[in-house]
Amino acid sequence: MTSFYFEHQKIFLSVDCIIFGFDANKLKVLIGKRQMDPGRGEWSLYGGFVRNDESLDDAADRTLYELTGMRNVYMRQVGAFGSVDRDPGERVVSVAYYALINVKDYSKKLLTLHGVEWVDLDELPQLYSDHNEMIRKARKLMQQKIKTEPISFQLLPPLFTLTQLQRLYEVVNGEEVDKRNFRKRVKEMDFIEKTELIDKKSSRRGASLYRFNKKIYDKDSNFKL
Amino acid sequence: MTSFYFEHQKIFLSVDCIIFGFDANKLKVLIGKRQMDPGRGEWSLYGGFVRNDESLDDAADRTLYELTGMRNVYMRQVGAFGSVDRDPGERVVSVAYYALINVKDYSKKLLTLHGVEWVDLDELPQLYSDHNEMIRKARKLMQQKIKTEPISFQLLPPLFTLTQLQRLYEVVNGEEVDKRNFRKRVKEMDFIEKTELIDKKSSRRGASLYRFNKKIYDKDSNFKL
DNA sequence: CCAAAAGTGTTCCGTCTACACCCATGG
DNA sequence: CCATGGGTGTAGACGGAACACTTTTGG
Repeated sequence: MTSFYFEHQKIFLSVDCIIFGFDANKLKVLIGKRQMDPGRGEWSLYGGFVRNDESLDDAADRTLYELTGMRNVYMRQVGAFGSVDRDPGERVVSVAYYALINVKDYSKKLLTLHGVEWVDLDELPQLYSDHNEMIRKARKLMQQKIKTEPISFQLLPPLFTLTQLQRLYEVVNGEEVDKRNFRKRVKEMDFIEKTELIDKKSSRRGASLYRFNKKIYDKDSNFKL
Repeated sequence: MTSFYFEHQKIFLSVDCIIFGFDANKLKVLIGKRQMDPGRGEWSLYGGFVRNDESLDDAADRTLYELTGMRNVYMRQVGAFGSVDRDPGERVVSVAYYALINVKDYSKKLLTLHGVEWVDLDELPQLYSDHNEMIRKARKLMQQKIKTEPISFQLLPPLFTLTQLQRLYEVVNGEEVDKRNFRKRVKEMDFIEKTELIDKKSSRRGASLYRFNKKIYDKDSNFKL
């Protein structure tokens, strides 16, 4: 049975994680300087090799966990990147994943521990290998998704103000949004619930805090922002 | 330098081709019965292993060429499929690609030569491994793309009638379209050119043949159908 | 002469967009 | 008392959807 495979070649397989965050009204991505060869010192995504006994999705989850200590994070595959020379050392095909996390959940200790930092998506340096391309593609996919699926809440704290939500959409889509029209649309989605709580940090007057109610969403899933 | 890689495992990598065609007002896909183990006799996509000296895209192009003899075909990556047990023989990660071809360009000899046939997308049998899932995902991607990019013409002959084009959109989107509204939209896209030629096969009266003009499209690329 | 597909405009309705002012509070 | 962000409604424009009849011609 294995004779069918025998004549073929095996290849190194890795995963790379594009970890998006939203902070100070900017979209950010976690990158660090490579601490190993090849490419030591270059800016790079965080990644890891795929093991023989784990699926690609599991490898991505494990890699994200190593870096962030988080589980059950929203992650989606971006695609496989397979130029012959993409890795300067060996032939390595890499499958990219993007993850959405709430920056506040990421401890500063981990930043220094792994030598990574949040960098503004619009001010990215040149990255190792094809990582810039991976990020571009991930961003495009995320932009599409965020219009019709409630993934924005993954980037926000559990309780958020409508202005925060609006700013998020503004930076993702790269254009300003009319406040009244935006709130009108939000009001039609019952799964974006107003709570009794008020956020006093963002303004003198205070802003109502909202939350995403998944139970309601699962019954009536039409989302459009 | 290679010590960094040494401890990691290499994995078999394959590509699988989802070849879409449009015929008799139906969307079709090319599948065949496997002529090798594992899975001999099961319905399957056509695929092949990735070589160490070719990119993923090149491997997909080569595999498609083996099957169809065609080059420069519209192909896009669907994604990487990497469950541990997806291949019953060995650990194999596969990258799926979808291709759009004009059924008329595919000779009947090749069908029998490779033991493949055109099967209606809505009447697919159970396929080998995760191939049904690959096709589902490919179809979804293609559905999205065809709304905003002029890929429909890859599925049609160089000269086509507006009714053909409309039927194609109807089967892709799974719903009927109003003829007058459809033609109004077509008329606004200058790169869908009316020719002097008339197709007499499809009707007594005869229908004007149109063609896609890429040069004009490249200057003014807004497509919406 | 009739069946079968080609071809052609207008009206209506709902959705999206533009737009400006008052409120509450901390300092 | 004023600067700052929070919060609210309406009218007009635009684009999409609905809709029916005439034409041509092979058999």
